[in-house]
Amino acid sequence: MIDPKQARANAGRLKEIVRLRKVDPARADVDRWLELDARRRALQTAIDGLNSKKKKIAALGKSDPDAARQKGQEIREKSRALDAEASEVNREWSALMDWFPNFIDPEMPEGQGEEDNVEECAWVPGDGYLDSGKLGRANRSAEFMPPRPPHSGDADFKPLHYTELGEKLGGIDTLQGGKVSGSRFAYLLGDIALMQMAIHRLLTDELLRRGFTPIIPPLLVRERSLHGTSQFPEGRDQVYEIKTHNIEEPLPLFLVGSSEPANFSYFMDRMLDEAELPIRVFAATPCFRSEAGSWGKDVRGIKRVHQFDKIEMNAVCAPQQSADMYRQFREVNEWLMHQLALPYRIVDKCTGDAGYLASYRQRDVEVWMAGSQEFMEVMTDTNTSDYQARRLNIRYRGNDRKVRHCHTVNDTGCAMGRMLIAILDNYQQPEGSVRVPEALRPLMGKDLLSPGATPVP
RNA sequence: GGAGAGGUGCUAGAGCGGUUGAAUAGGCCGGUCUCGAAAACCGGUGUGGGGGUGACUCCACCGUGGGUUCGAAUCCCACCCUCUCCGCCA
Repeated sequence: MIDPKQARANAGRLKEIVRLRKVDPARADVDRWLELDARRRALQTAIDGLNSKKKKIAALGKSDPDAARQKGQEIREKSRALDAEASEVNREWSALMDWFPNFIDPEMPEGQGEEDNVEECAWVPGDGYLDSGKLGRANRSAEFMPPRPPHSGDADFKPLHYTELGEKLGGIDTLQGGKVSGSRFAYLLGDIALMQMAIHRLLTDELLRRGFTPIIPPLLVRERSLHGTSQFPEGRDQVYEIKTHNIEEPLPLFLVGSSEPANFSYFMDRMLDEAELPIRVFAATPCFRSEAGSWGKDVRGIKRVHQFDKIEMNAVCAPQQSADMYRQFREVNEWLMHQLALPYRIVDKCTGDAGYLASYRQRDVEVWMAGSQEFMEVMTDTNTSDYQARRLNIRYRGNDRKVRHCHTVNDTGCAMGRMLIAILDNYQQPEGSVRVPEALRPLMGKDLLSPGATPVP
């Protein structure tokens, strides 16, 4: 949530952001909220006054209980009515606030949708970064990206779609996955599974070198965690609610779509010390997504699935540190892309495409699929300023002894399934085999994946 | 599955119907002392909301939400959480 005082003081700007971020103005109704906010404060003043009287009557009760009883009962009637109205006003006040987007970085590009995202940079293995003149909006850089898989030598061949490669190699089984769990589920086996483990190892070793703390969070969480990071209310239909929750309690539980809510919730309701900030953690967990609304989109293969593994990087920091965390995370992202020698670009997300309500600034890392000649999103780096920290009540005591809300920054370390796809696509060879990226060879103990190497029974 | 105990401030821990925002101790901050430090002693030390230019003032908060009462940290109800013992289990 944003600071109510800021919302009050900058209502005009807030309305503009609601429009820019394309939030439903009926849900994020700023004018209605302002009315309620004024009413809310008036009620608070009235209730405070009444409470003050109550206290005096209670004190009177010590010497003259009968007189106090008389007066006190009258006041109780009044205060019941006020309390009832206050709780109704508060409910609507918070419901509207739930839909208020974060204030955005003044530098965030304006735009309607992904076609207006601005390319920050693009990188090609062997050639390095593209000149800034080759960058722009939309897919400006695409024509300068490799026209064919860059790790296939000079051989001339027609690249295969990764799903075909997967079939040939035999390590991605969506058929049996579908039989067992339904569409958008898969088994990974043999070399493909091994490759995922190798990427996992490569990145976690680096994160440890960089001083991140590993964390293994619960994957079933309560509503508050998901609301706290702003997956709720807007993304509620993307989340699995399990039907058989803990037998001891009636509260619903949800499967996380990213470890982010569970990780940040570790700091929920805590008072941290400025000296211990920033705190940077990473988690490697499965993620679950209902993919409601994406009917027919990417149904083949494992690009868009209900369950995938992801390494997630999260930082809880002081406000003046968040810009640096946002930059550091991008560095890790680029480090991995360089290690895997995959062509990619980074886009600065525009107002119309900047993800969930919490975003203050957001960028995507998109790998270039040289085989199929398109970009695919593999990482998202988001600075949410104090939006999530307010909802989760994560604060710190500054060196000046003042209490403030922390900032939170999150980024995908590596979305495993998609990274595998990117490697298959970019490292494919004429005969349907796939070279192993150099950085993964020592970890896998092999440098080539050959068709039929993992026969599926 | 069975039996019990408990959740109070940064921490430990009193209080169990009436100036209790909360004893006491520790921690932390400031001071005295010291060449400096330790020890000792003195003083201070919560968060959120409302109002006033301001010294200041009012309200809320003792796991959460309701209830009883003139008055609740203290009584009642529901929920959440933690712990101990037996059983079961990876």
